[in-house]
Parts: sequence; structure tokens; C-alpha cells
Amino acid sequence: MEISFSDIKRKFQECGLKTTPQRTAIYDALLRSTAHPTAEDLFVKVAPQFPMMSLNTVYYTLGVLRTSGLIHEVNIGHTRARFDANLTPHHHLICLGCQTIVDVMDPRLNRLTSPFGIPKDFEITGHQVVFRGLCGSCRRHTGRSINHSSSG
Amino acid sequence: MEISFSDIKRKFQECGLKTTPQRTAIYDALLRSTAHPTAEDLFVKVAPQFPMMSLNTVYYTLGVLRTSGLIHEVNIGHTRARFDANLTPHHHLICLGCQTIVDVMDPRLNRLTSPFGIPKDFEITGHQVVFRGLCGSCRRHTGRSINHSSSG
DNA sequence: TGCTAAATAGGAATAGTTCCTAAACAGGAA
DNA sequence: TTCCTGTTTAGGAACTATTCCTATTTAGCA
Repeated sequence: MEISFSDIKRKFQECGLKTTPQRTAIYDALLRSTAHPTAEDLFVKVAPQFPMMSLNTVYYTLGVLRTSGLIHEVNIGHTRARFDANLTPHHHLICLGCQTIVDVMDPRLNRLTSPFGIPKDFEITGHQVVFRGLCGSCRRHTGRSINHSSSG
Repeated sequence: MEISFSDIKRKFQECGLKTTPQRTAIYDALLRSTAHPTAEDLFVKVAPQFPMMSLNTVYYTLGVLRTSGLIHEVNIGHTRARFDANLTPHHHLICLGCQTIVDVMDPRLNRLTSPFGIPKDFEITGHQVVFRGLCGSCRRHTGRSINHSSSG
């Protein structure tokens, strides 16, 4: 997804957000990544451009972008929040070895039939499928000893 | 799922775990719950029987049970880990208002076709569907102002 | 250009969890 | 049954991710 500075600026304006260099850099870094980075990942990536920047700013910015609907928070496990600027409906595949998250864009998964056995007055607004497994690298390195315990 | 003390004891033995009163109470409380409690929820539930018990013991016990495969960890959002002793394949429905987790037992969801567009050497071992929405109570109270941001 | 609300930086605080250690105990061996 | 040993427990300290607080800075409008 290639996006220009003016695109970002326009998006910020549409959401009533000021266009600051830090905010632009953080959002841009997230747009360019498909790795679902953590706040700290983004901080490390952006910090060279802004040696004075605080991790706090990254958290604040991610919070603002999330509230504005420009990004999503994706959580795998409870340890750290991870973020995604890909707003098109999609699903995820997680390696239980290295915690890598791969996007699964298969549109068939977007149209699951409504499940039965749920409370009648519960209004479902969306769903997401999370696949778990081992990536090639982890399969080779760990001899397939998967820890199945944790499921985001 | 009704389960007796001797059932629990046998399960522990099969896993090479000692049968202590605290451990039995924690596992029993989890077996009797469908609310996907947190470590602290379980601590509060079990503490009256063991006034000396520490929250630490709950964490240790949950860790051991998880490693032994007797329970699963279910994470919604990144804030706190939640646990589930229901090992039959199932899915979840989460209320974005009150964070309540409802089990979705629809077996059709257990047989999703393998998605395309994923790395060839990635071995998928399982999947889980998470439905999001608002429960009846939250729909009435919050006027449907849903925060779509977080998806566990 | 000046004003003002929003954004930033930095430090302190908080929440959830894990680590460390000594004492207690379950379960097998004698 | 009693003893022994490794496991479990309790308690506190430590750690990590995140949020809160506040003074300063700044983007964007008038």
C-alpha cells in the first residue's frame, strides 16, 4: 500500500487530527509494515528521525489513530499490543514459535454464516479468524514442539 | 461439565502433577465456570477456602495446568489473560461493551477450508473464530456506541 | 502574527505478571 | 508407617507494558 504525505495529511484532516512530523512518521511506518508492530517496534523504527521523541508519544499517537479508526489493534496473547493500518477486512495466521503474524486475505472467511447457540439479543458486528501454526523457519528450528496453550 | 474430585485427581496424576487442595480448587473453579475468568477472578473465587493463598499460587497453577494441556489461555485484548478449561474445540463471542466472552460451539466453524495466500511452508495446526458485538444489556445501556478498535 | 487547543517529552504511577526464596507438603521409597 | 525429596506454596520484590500527569511546544486557524 503506497501512500503519499498528502494522502496522510488529508486522512488526518478528515479525522480532525493535526499533522505533526512525529504522527506522520508513526502512521507512515505502520502503513509500510505488514508485520503488525508493537508500540516499541514503531518507536525503534521512527526514533532515528526524532532523537527527542518519547515512547509515550508513540502510545498517544497510536491511541489517537485507533480512536479515529485509522488503525486497528491486533492482540496475540496478552503481553503486548500490536497494530495494523490495513483496514480491509482480513484475518491472521500466527506462528506459535516466533509470534510472527501473517495477513490472511482470503475473502471467503469474511462471510461466515452466523453461528447458532448464541444469545438472541447479542448483536454481532464482525468476526475474525485466527489461524495458528508454525512457520517454515520455526518448524525447522524447533523440531515442531509447539506450545498450543495460548490463543489470542 | 460435572467433574468429581477423583476425576481431577486422576487428571493431575496423568500429567504428573501433585494433587494439592489449592490446585484442585483452582482447577475445579475453572471447570465450573464458562465465564473465562482471569487469574484474579479465580483468586477471588477460591480465596475464601484458603485465606492464606497468594495470587502467585493462582498464576503458578494456571501456568502448570496450561503447560500440561489441561486448560487453555484465551486472550481478548492485551490487558489480562483469561482461562478456559473447556478443551472441546469451540469459538468465542465477545461483547465489546462489557468484555463478556460467550462460548460458540457451532461445529461448522471447526471445519474452515484452508485459506489461500499463505506461505507454503507454514503448517497450520488450528484456528479460532472470534465474533465481536454487543450483548443485549450493553446495547440497551450504551446506545450502541461500539468501540471497534480492539480485536483480541 | 498571535492565540489556543492539541500534541509532545519526560517522569511518575499503575496493572498484570513473573522471578526469587524459604517454608510446607504430597507422594513415592524404605 | 515414617522418611526423604522434589514439588508446591506464600510472600515479597522485580519486571514490563501501558497509562497518567504536567509543563512545554507546536499546528492550524483567526
